This record gives sequence, structure tokens and C-alpha cells, in this order.
Amino acid sequence: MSNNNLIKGSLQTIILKLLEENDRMYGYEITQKVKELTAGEIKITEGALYPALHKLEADGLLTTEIEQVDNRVRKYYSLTKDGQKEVDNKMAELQGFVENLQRILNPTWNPGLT
Amino acid sequence: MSNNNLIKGSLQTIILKLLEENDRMYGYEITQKVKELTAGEIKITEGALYPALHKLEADGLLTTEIEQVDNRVRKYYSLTKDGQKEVDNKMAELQGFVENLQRILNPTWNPGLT
DNA sequence: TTATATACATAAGAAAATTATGCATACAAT
DNA sequence: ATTGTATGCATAATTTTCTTATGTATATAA
Repeated sequence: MSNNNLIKGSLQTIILKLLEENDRMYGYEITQKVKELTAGEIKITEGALYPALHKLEADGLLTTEIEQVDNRVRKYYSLTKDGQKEVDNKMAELQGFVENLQRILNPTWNPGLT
Repeated sequence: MSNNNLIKGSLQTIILKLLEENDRMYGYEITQKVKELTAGEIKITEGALYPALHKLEADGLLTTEIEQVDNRVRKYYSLTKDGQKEVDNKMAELQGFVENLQRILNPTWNPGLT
């Protein structure tokens, strides 16, 4: 995935947004969901995902519940209240950045069309 | 600019695309152009820009001409043939990534609308 | 003479990835 | 039997790509 090296900076937003939509998810599930939504084009690596989840939890945006499923451990993450607020902030930031990017790279682009 | 920390990975593409449109530009001019196009929301820092320009030149994508203008030195950059080819690759890569991002973050989004 | 603008550049440090590795269970294939 | 693939967690070493700070130099406005 040559595309993959562009995730930089958007992973936290992806995690928060998916958790807003899905209530609770575990790490591996997040990697599969992203793979599914992007037809396999974006693959979240564990080395990026787990440190990011731990940081969001340390920042008080996520909480965890550990569960046993089929003799395997799953660590479910869900949004805290602070986390729920942050989703909107991060989403606005990222969409704003993407709009600016389009203004630079695609001069004929009209922001009203997103 | 809290937005600024999201550039990661797209700076090279921005430089190449601006040079495709403007034939030749010098570093400071690029920073001003980006600032202008984004209403001051994205500011390219010198610490990011100059190393990026040097790398693109080392990779054979850009060539330089140094000129004296009003007792000041300007280093003009322009695309090489390899550089001209790379513009399309990088643009497709970035636009593809943005589309995938929208698929993850904005489930109702339709790629035909860009 | 101080601040701002123009114009280049590099060095130190931080952030956020990739790549590699490790542990553990389950199931399919050779 | 044992090798590969999938599920599920995690961390360490390294690399990429920024930010922040610093340096040099000229010009102009306050």
C-alpha cells in the first residue's frame, strides 16, 4: 500500500470517529473495519494502532473493558464524555485541512461540493 | 494554526503541484502562495520547506537556478522531466488517500462529488 | 535602533509512523 | 506433525517528517 504512508496525523481522528459510530470496538476490529471501508487500501499497523489507543486512553478520551471471547482476550474501547466532544473538534480540524489541501492542489475545486 | 500539524506527508505533493502550475518558484514564494491560497490557515515553515526542496532536488525531480534580485539571492526551482511525471503519481496517491479518508469518516459521502 | 519583510539554511528535538519481534489461541492445509 | 493463516494483544528500534530555534544577510518602516 503506497497509499498507506499518508495516514500521518489522521489516525486519532479515525479511531475516535469509528468509536462514535460503533459504540465500542477492540483494536483488531478497528484494523478490519478500516480495511473493509477502504477496499484493502488502508491497513492500520499494530505498531501505530496500539500506541495511539493507549495515548487516547491516557488522555482520558477512551475507556476500556477487557473480555474473554473464545479463550482469547479482547480489549474493548469506548468514548468517554471528553472523547465524545473531541470527535467533533478533530473532525472539523481534519475536514478543514483537507479543504485547504484542495484549494492548493485543485484550484478549480469548489468547497461546496464536499 | 492548530490545523498546521496535519500536513504530514503532503508537503512534497504541494511543492510539485505548485511548480507544475507556476513553471518556476523560489522557496519563500512557495510559503507565500500557500498562505494566500489557504487564507493564512496553512503556513509552511522553513524548517520543513527547505529540506523538502533539497530532497526533491537530490531525487532528481527539481532543478535550480540561482539569481540576484535587489541584492538578494533567490533560488528558483523547476520540475525536471522525472518531476513532471511524479506530479501525477503523487496527486493520484493523495487524492486516493483523501477519498479513503472520506469513506472512513463520512459514510454518506459519495466519491463522485469531488 | 527596533521590528518587520524578504531570502536562504541547518540543527536539535518531538511526533507519528514503519518494521520487527514477541506471546498466545485456533483452525486449515500439506 | 508442522506449517501457514487468522485472531488478538503488546513493545522496541528505527525512520520519516514535522516544529522550534538559531544563524546569516539585505531593505524598509516605525
